[in-house]
Amino acid sequence: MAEKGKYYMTTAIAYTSGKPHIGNTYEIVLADAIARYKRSQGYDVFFQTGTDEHGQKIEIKAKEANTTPKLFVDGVSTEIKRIWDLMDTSYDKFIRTTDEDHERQVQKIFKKMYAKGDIYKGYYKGLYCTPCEAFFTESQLVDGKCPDCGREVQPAQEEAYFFKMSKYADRLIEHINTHPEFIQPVSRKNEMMNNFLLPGLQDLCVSRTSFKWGIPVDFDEGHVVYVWLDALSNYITGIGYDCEGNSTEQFKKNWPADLHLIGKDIIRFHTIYWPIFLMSLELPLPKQIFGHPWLLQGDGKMSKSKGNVLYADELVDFFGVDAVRYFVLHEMPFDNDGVISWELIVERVNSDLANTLGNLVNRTVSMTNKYFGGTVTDKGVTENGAEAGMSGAEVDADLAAITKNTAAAVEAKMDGLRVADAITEIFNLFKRCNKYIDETMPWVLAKDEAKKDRLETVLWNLIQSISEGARQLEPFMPKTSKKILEQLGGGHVTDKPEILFQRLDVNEVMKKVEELHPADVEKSVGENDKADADGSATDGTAVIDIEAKPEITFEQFGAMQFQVGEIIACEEVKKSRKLLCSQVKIGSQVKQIVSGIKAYYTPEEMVGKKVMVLVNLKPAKLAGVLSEGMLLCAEDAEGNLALMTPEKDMPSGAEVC
RNA sequence: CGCGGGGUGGAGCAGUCUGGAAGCUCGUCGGGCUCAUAACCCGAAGGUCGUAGGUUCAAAUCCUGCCCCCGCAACCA
Repeated sequence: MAEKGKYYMTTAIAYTSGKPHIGNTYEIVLADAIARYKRSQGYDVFFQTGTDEHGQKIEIKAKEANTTPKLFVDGVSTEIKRIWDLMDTSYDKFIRTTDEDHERQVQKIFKKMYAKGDIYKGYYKGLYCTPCEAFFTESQLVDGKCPDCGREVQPAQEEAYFFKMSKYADRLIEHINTHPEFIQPVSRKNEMMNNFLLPGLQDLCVSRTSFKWGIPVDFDEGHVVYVWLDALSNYITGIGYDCEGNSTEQFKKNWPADLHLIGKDIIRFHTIYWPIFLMSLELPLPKQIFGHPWLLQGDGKMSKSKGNVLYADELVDFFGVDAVRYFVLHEMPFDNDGVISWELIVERVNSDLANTLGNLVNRTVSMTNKYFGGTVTDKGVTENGAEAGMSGAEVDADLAAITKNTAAAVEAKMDGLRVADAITEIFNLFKRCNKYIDETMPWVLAKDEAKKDRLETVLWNLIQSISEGARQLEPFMPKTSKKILEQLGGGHVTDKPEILFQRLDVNEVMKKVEELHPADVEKSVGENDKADADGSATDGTAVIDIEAKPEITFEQFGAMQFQVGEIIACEEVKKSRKLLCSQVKIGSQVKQIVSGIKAYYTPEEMVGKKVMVLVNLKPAKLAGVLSEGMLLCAEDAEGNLALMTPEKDMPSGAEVC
């Protein structure tokens, strides 16, 4: 394979706020497939990934976990790396933004930008709500008051550093217009242009003083560098950039990056802020930024409280690494979100991996053993009478042509980063092989001693084609590729074919999943009509377990005032999707309460109900409407709500205790 | 008028940029075969391409209005 030059690619670095779910894991697998493919094409690939470890959110998470931020991110980063390794990803560098050299370099970058005048010290001006400790802009206010608590706000300002985005905006617009490949898929390009660049860029606040867990601005105590400036810099610090001119050879060789692979949600940071930071540093821009779609759970919602989040390591336990890799790569179209669920994985494993591929290898190995003791050579016999329709020569030629063409087809797809389509090309070859077996009918040939050489030719052709497919499969399913080549390899097939992918029973899999995640049971039972097979004992008495909250004292309980209220009027809150606004009579007073229950009750049926109300909750504005309490509801696993009403009729205002 | 994505045979999707015979996978039905993991191969049924207009010789594709769904965000107090 000819040397084609360097190829530097990166993933976004994963935020260390918690264990990465399958959606996060998708990105590294996709990147790995591209990296492996580029290597196979003769590129000198450098593939970087890592973890993004600073920020207020992590500071808070660490406090909740009763540990230090550093210990917290150490744990999560290790876990992320473990999962990346589990997925067989071939990254060359795993950077952490808490790495000393990264931190030091970011400080220098910040200083350089400041010295250059691109970063200036200013004031973050806004309207400040002291009790809420938060800044708001004019447009965020509700009736001129704090949107959170409804109290007065005061103009206030806080010292902060800003980056002059506008200085480079024209250059960036020019670059995007003259480099159509810069933002992929192209549909994202217009979004960035129309929403951010053309209306004019605001200067970006690039420092924070409200928390400590970040890279300190070394010439101004109390300020830490904005996490995005910190995180984005990893793409250059990871390969040895030094803004004082002492960059490593590795950096000089690899920069600019050939590909930044990121999620579509952070395209803005990579196609606007990052290029502008690079312009400030007088570095060339990356060649391409690809914002990939998301992998969504079956019902769209991925929520930890519902216990239905999928994690890579669990999926690997069930299906194996390559099956999971195959699924996420194959199921994800180019620019539309993909869907993942246990059921869908089982379907793909059975139909593509077990039936089409696994069975093909198995039957080929079996026949080679059965008819030729495991060794075949090319006898070059193309004609005989067994084939129906096409002649033997035509059939062989067709198989050979498709086999030969697969590499080019895969290349064409991969050049456009169409990974899912590339895999489909390879599986088309495997399907063609299955068809070839039916066309040539080796078992018929085997009955006629005179056709032995033809039979041997057929098997030889098959082994060549499958092997080619297996080689093409390496970037996507490295272990499987290797296994197939071993089974078919070196002129002699293995004695006993190993089952590559076992067919799975969807009901059995779901049963095991339910054992693993009891919280999922209802959902699965509801969706799966066959649940009566074993689960009948638990039917009809569905229960829900929710996360336990810490114990409270009687005083804390006593601080809450519950009363019975009668809803005397109710209307929809205009411009809201979920809210109803009720006038609730509690004793002799009437409170206005807004509730997110529009999906479950109409205003008409609300009126007249006696409900339980938390009366002394701090008033707040929802959608601009004041709410002075809370109607109590029960919520099931799907989020359906039911109002709590007294079991016997009670007067309005009666205390609930 | 918050931002964005989407509505294509029973299910899940491609095709839309660059109009020109409606395609793929699964499922269903019928047939074939028996080397193989109840697998593989062939054939069939099944679609007003959300809806109403417009442009055009020609529209899933371009334009306009409307309806519905889903993310994010806000407003789940």
